[in-house]
This record gives sequence, C-alpha cells and structure tokens, in this order.
Amino acid sequence: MNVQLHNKKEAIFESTLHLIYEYGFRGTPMSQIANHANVATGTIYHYFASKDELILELFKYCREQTNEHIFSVDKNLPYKERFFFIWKRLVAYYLDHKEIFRFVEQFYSSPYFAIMQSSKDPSYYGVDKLHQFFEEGAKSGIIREMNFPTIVSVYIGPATSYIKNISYGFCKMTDSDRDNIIEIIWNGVKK
Amino acid sequence: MNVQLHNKKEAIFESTLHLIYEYGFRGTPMSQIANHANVATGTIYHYFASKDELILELFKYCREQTNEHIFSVDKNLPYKERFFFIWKRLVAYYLDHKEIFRFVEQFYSSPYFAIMQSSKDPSYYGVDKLHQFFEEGAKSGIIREMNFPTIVSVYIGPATSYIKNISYGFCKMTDSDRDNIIEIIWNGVKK
Amino acid sequence: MNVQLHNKKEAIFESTLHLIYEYGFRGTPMSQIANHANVATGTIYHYFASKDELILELFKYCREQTNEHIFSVDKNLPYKERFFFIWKRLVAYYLDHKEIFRFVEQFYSSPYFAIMQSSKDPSYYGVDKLHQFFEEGAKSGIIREMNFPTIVSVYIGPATSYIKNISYGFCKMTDSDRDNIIEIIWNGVKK
Amino acid sequence: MNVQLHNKKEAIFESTLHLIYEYGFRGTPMSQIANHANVATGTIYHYFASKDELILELFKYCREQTNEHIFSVDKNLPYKERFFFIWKRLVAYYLDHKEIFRFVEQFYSSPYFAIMQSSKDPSYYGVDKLHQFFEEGAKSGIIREMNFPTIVSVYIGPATSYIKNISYGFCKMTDSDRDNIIEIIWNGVKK
DNA sequence: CATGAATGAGGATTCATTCAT
DNA sequence: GATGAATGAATCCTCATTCAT
Repeated sequence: MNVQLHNKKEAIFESTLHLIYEYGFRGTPMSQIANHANVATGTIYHYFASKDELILELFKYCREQTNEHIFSVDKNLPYKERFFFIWKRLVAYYLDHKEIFRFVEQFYSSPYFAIMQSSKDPSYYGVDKLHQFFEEGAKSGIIREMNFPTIVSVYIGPATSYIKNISYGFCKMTDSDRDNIIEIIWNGVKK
Repeated sequence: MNVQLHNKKEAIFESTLHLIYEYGFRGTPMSQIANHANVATGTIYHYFASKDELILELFKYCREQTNEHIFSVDKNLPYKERFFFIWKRLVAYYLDHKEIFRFVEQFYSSPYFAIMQSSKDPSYYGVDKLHQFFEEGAKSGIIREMNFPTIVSVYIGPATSYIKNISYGFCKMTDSDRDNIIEIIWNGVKK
Repeated sequence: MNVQLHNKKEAIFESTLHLIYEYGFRGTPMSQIANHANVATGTIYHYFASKDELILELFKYCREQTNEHIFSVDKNLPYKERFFFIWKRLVAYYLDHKEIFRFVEQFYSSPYFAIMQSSKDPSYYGVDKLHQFFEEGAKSGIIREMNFPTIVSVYIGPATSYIKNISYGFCKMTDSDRDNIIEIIWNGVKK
Repeated sequence: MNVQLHNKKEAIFESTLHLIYEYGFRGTPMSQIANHANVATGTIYHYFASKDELILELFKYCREQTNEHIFSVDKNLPYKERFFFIWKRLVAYYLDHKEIFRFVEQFYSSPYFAIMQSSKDPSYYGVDKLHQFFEEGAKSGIIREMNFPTIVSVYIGPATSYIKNISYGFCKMTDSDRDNIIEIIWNGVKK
C-alpha cells in the first residue's frame, strides 16, 4: 500500500517534469499533469495542497535525485580525479535527465525559488557536500584558497552553461569538449 | 511624436521588466503591465500584436541594451586587458540591471526561447562579437584553441553563476571575488 | 452496538451543527464533518444517503430536541402562566443552544426547507402542540380569537427576533428585557 | 455611459436576487448569474472583486431600496397612524419583493452577516430612522418606554414571521390578518 | 492613437460521492 | 460496519484579447 502511494506521487512528479520540459511552467495545467499521470485531477490535491506545493516538492525531489547520483564517488581516488569525476557525473546526469535540468533551471529563475528560500528548509545536502569537497582541496594545498561562491561559480557555472548550449541545440555533446572544459577549470583553480 | 511613441514602448518594456522581476512570467498579466506603465490595456496592443510578441521584443531590446554596453571597449588595449574588461563590464551591467538579468534568465529557461529560435531572426550581434573576440585571441596564440560553445561556457558560465549567487543573496559582490573569478578563467584558457 | 450506532449518528449531528454554526452551509464540507466527528468520510454515508439527507434529518433531530424541551410544562398551571412559561423556555433553549438556533434559521431560509415540505413528512409535533395551546386559550376566552398564522407570528416572531439581536451582539440578554417582551405580547393578545 | 454602467450592475443584482430566491446561496454559481444577466462571467468581476463582495454589496443595495420605500411617510400624521403605516408598508414591500426578503433573510442567517459586521460600515440609515421613531413615541408618552432591541423585536419580529408564513405557503395574505397583527402589537406597546 | 469595458475560454481548486480493502 | 484514497464534475476566478467610442 505504501508502494502504491509512492508510485502515485512519483507518477505525478514524472508527469509534471515531462510537461514542464515540453511546455514550461505556464503551459502545464494541473489537468494535463493529472491526465499524463493517469490520475484524476483531485488526486493530485490528495498529495499536494496546491500547484505551488507540488512544484516546491518536485524541486526537492529533483535535488535529492541529483545529489544522490553525483556524489557516489570513491573517496580513495586522488583529489584531482574526484574533481574531474564529480563534474563529469553532473554533466552526464543532466544530459541524461534533461527534464530535471530544465525544470531546475526554470525553478531557479522563477519566483518559486524565493518562496522556497523563505520557507527555511535547509536540506542543502548537495551544497554541504560540495563545500566539504572544495575545502578539502584547499586545505591540502591542491587547489587555490577561494570562498565558496567563487569556486562554485567557476565549477558549476561552465557545466550548466555547457549543458544549456547543448540542450538549446547550439552544439552536440562531445567527450573532447566536455573534457576540455573541466580541464580548463582545473587549470584555473589548481595551485 | 516619434519620441512619444518611443517613450510609450519603452514605458511598457520597463513596466514588464519590473513586474516580471517581482512576480515572474506567470504573475504579470497584461493589465498590470498597462497599469504600471500608465497606459490602457488596449494601448499595448497598438505596439505589440500579442503578449508573446511583447516578450520576444523585450528580449531583443534587452540583448541590444546589454551588448551595446558590454562591447564598448578600446580595441587598442592588449588582448588580456580586453578579456578582463569585457567580462567585468558584463558582470557590472547585470548587477546594475538585475531586472534585465532576471528576465533574460527566465526567458532562456522558458518555452519562449524555442519560439524565438524558430523565428530565425539571427540578430546575434553580441554572439558574433564574442565569436570574433575569441577567434582573435586564439589566432594570436594568446588563448587556447577551443570551439565556441566551449569557450563561451567557460567565460560566460561563471559570470552568470556568480551573479545568481549574489542576486539570490548567497553572497555580497566584492571586487576581490569578482577579480578572482576572471583571473581563474584566464588561467584556465591562456596559453 | 445499537448505542454505538446512535452515538456515531449523534456525533455526526453535533459535528455538523458545530461547523454550520461556525462556517455556514457553504463552508462545511462532508470531509470536515467527518474529521470533526472523528469518523471517516465514508462512514457518514452509512448513516445518511447524501448530504441533503443528513441536513434534513438533522433538522428533524433539532426540532425534536427543541419541542421535547419546550412543552414540558405542568398542564395544571393557569393559562397565562403557561403562556409565559413556554415562551421563556423557548428563548432560554435557543440561547443555550445557539448552534441549533442558527442551523434552524439557516435551514428555514434555504432551499432545503422547500425540499422538506415537498417530502410530506408531517411530523409537526410542535406545531400541533402550539395549535392546541392557542385554541385552548381562545376557547376559554382568555386570549383573542386569531387564526394560527397570526398568533404564531405574534408569539414566535418577537422571540426569534430577540434571540437574533442577542446572537448578533446587538444586545445582551437580560431578564427584564425578556420579561418585557412576553408581557407586551400578552397585553397584545389577551382579551 | 454612466447609465449603462449602472444598468449592468443592477442587472447583475437583479439576476443574483432572482437566482438566490429560486436556488439559494449554494445553488447559484457566478456563471448562472452572468447568464441570466446577459453578461459574460468576467464582466461580473469588473464590478465586484469576488462573489463575497457581490453578495455584500447586494445586501446594501437591498437595504437601501427597502428603507427608501418604508420611511416615506407623512410626518404630520398622528403617531399611531404612522406606527401602523410604516409597519404595513414594510409587510407590503417584502410581499411585493419576495426576492429581496428571501435574500435578506438568507444573508442574516449566513456567515456573510458576520463579515459585514466586521467591515464596520455603519450605514444603518433604516435602523437610525426606526430608533428615532420609537423614541419619539416613548417621549410623547404614547408608547411604553422600552429599549431598542425590545421594541424592534416586538415590531419587526411578527412582521417577518408573518411574511415567512405566507411565503412558505402556510397561509394567504389577508388584510384582516395583517391588520390584526399590527393591532395586537399596538395593544401590546401602547401606554 | 488611446481607452477600458466586455468577453469567455481556460485554469486552479473543491467536494460530494464511490468503492476496494 | 468502517475506512479514506480516488474520482471528476462543478465552481470561482483570471487574463489575453477585442472593439466600440
């Protein structure tokens, strides 16, 4: 019974993700979400108080899914290799899950993000993980000393930018481009 | 009278920008745009055929405004200095015009972007300029040889990422952080 | 088990009464009634075929409760005393059971009343009692000869009007006001 | 143009009145109100912010209409005649405007009344008029000294009760019944 | 050119009711 | 009997767009 429940919520999540990918926030009414998830409109409201809450919870769901995947890295590897590994993993994950990427991007640049911030739910698991990871590198003298927003901008910024370039059709993903970018980043931040 | 016209169009643009900054795409009806611009609803439809067209034209307007500002650089300066100058200019411009930055971000991650792409209007003035600029650097052997999406990701990605960090309140803008980031980028791409 | 049944039905009645008092007909969904009565939504439908039936039966329940209380009067008392006694009893009862008063008022001024009338359920115990009571007074020459609607309007009208004044917060109940009103009525109808 | 406006608002009022009379608060959706008033749904929202506001304004409208009619009495008539005249006028008005009567009754016994009270709009023109009228009678020694809620209950209570009896079909209106009631009231309160 | 009242299709949400467990 | 998840028709309300003035 619990499985059933879980399934329905997830069906709604996947449906929302799919439709927002295709039609954007504005273009995905609850009725369509319900249709595509094979549930009745009212059923959505059994699981989520409102469309806003659905979106907010979906965002958390996406972040969890993403983080779970990204940080599964062998901690015994040398720092540099992990630096490359995590980054490639992120790129690969978003390219494999374009719906999640697009949704998260839309979320960040929408007023929803402000709503979420004001609701003080500091489940920034991924952020903490990244924080530790960069501190480790700085302390061991492998990468420069930088504050968090700086290194995040340099590490994540090119990744999302690259993915957008691909998903907008400006270029195809190639291993050599991808490898180039992370190498450039590494060159920039290594000591 | 032409001035009048121009003024009204711009008033509508500014109003739209302001409201979208505050309430997002979903939260800014035409009626509000009209109110805030001190014109009647119907008036908007003299200047724009539809809301979509308004948004699309506003996007072009923003890009023009931005590009005009960014690329006003003395071509006699050494390449490295221009590399730094343009980037800082971009960051400064978006921080001074948060409404434009937010709008453009929202636009890119919305279905509007697809509409624009399909309308084959290759007024990529800014993109062309950037293209030339990077080619110049590569040909003179100052920076690595990279294809356009690669270098764009590395050059622009951290900038937008940094601005987002600031505009979301994760950090304050400081000259040293900003300078750090562009230096890291330079280290990464220089030969 | 019969007690159990009775209890559950009554819990639903009381819950309905309470919620309608607070939020009105429009504002009390079945789900809330169920919540507040500590039963499942479906359970209500074991006892009542529909919301309409619940309301209709609740009305009967209220009328029974009320009449039972009002007419418990010593028949050996002089007529005038009974005339005063019953009236005061009515006022006291409604002031002690504001939820019932409010519900009955809402019921009368809603289309439910028409439904009830068309369902030809002449369980007008209270009405019959009143009828007899007034006929007795008229036949013994103590009060004027009046047809039933007339005397009912004069006897009941001021009572409900007074209770409304109190329940709307226009005045506090005082013994002297109450006694005044029934005395005025008596002056009006006595021979 | 002002007339047009006024007409449309009034058309909505009349439509609402009619439908609520027939189907009650619960049974009259905005769409029906629009249909019956020959306007689009959206038009209603041009004049009223919400259904609640429509109901609230309609109540004021009804009260104004009613008061305007009731108190048009020759002030030179003897007090007793005015006492009878106003009361009969009230009864006649409500019998001629059953829709208003029913609506007002529903309004009073619904949560709307509480909303209105909390909005502190003391436009109790009618109440003031009544107040003065009763004070005049008491001061001239024609009727007993009673506080306002008392005399209101005795004067208005039987009227609404009688009208309800008629409108529920319990009796037909007859001049003799009507005259009887106001005479009984007069007997009760005269000195 | 400018206005803003009017439109009505479309979207979020509610809630009486059902039914499998 | 009792449960409460699921349903989907019905409702309130929004908003892009039109058009008479």
